[in-house]
Amino acid sequence: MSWSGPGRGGRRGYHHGNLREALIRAALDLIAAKGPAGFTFAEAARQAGVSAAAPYRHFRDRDALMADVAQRGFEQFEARLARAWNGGVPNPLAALQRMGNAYLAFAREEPAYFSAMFESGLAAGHHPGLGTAQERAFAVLRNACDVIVAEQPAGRRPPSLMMALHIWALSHGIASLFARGDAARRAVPMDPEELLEAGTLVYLQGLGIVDTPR
Amino acid sequence: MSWSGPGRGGRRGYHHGNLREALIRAALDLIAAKGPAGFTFAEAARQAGVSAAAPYRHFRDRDALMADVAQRGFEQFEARLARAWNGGVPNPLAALQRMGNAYLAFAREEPAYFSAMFESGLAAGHHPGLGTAQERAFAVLRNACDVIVAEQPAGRRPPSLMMALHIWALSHGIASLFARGDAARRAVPMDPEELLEAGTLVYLQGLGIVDTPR
DNA sequence: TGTACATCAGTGAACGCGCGTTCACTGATGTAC
DNA sequence: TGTACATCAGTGAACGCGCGTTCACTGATGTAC
Repeated sequence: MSWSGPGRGGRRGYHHGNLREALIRAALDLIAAKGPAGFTFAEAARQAGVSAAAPYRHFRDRDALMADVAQRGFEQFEARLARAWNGGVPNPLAALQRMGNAYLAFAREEPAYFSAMFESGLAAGHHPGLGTAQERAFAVLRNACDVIVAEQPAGRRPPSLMMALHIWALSHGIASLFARGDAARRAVPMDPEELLEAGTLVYLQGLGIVDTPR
Repeated sequence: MSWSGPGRGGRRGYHHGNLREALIRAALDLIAAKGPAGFTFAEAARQAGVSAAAPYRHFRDRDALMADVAQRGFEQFEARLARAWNGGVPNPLAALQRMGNAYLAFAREEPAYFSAMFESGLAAGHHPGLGTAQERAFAVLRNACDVIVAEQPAGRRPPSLMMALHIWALSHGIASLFARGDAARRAVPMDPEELLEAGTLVYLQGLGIVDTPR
């Protein structure tokens, strides 16, 4: 509740105290409940307990708020991926699989962030901070692939950018089709975590990075 | 223009002639221009040259129209995948790669269908025809994997459902992140078609279905 | 320590707008005889 | 072949509603002196 203002969880009088945060929180609630389209400036204001004109003190318009939400989403996403990677211990391949789980966990636990980030139709080009946050999140995965590739003997190193894009796409496909935390999830007779783990493993076998079982 | 009615491209008088089709077409135009949120019943009617009340003769509400669009999307998607597969000639692996290209081409050329199908927030459960159409499209890919797996020697056949889900997820991830035909596309320094082709190849190598180059 | 003042985050009333939806209606089409 | 009738796809006017946005305003806060 500390997001809603200073002190014990509420307005303190004429000034809200932390309206910017409260609006972002409201946006997340509304997106979670009704999808990215189902959030309006007016209702976010209402939910924050403030007049309809107040949000204009903090955001130029609805899109600016949405972009802010998406940017925060990417920042949290980056943090979760980095925590899962955890410096690549005890070994980079195990850490990579942890990152995959973190990707799916994020999609499942934070559907509102996830759709603001990937399905709100925002063009990163129009929101500089958003583009940066996005790149930083991807860089965590990219770095993991760099580390794994660098461990390989000299003549057998796949291009790590390609590898990172493949793993990103596979993770993202599984997350957005089968692991998302809302009604658009497709049911499949397999656990998404297992599916991603197996897919990553097969892919790494294809690259010769892990041995193919015989 | 034949979608807008019988005869030379327009209203014929009091009766529209083919309003249902015209509304679907208008929905696609609006989704393409402004995303799934940027299409309203009223504007679709206006674009079809008809009063705001007329659509109610054909669709219960906005969602019903959206579901119809998504269903048609899946039907066309299925047809394009099946055409690309083309019975698996000259060989199933080449045909599988063609299907991958078809997936990306669809995302690029039909962004409106694509977002109605995957990003409109429709729950397939509430629209029976939609669920069926979706399954039929996936079945094309599933069948391709069955054929490929069946060609393998008996002890080395991977589970084809898993294989189909992996390829679907990889294709979908690449399509929705890097190949989509709208402003939300992420720029990467690789051609999406090449990226998918390489990814599929590595994956098939991992399964032992194609030889790993040495 | 007290006072005057600048700053700024909020109010609340007002506006135009477009949407969704309903309703009684009417023009066009097809068909039974 | 013509006529009466049923059917149905459209009209257009009306309604309530919520949204986005603006405006002059005012209450609270901080700071210079």
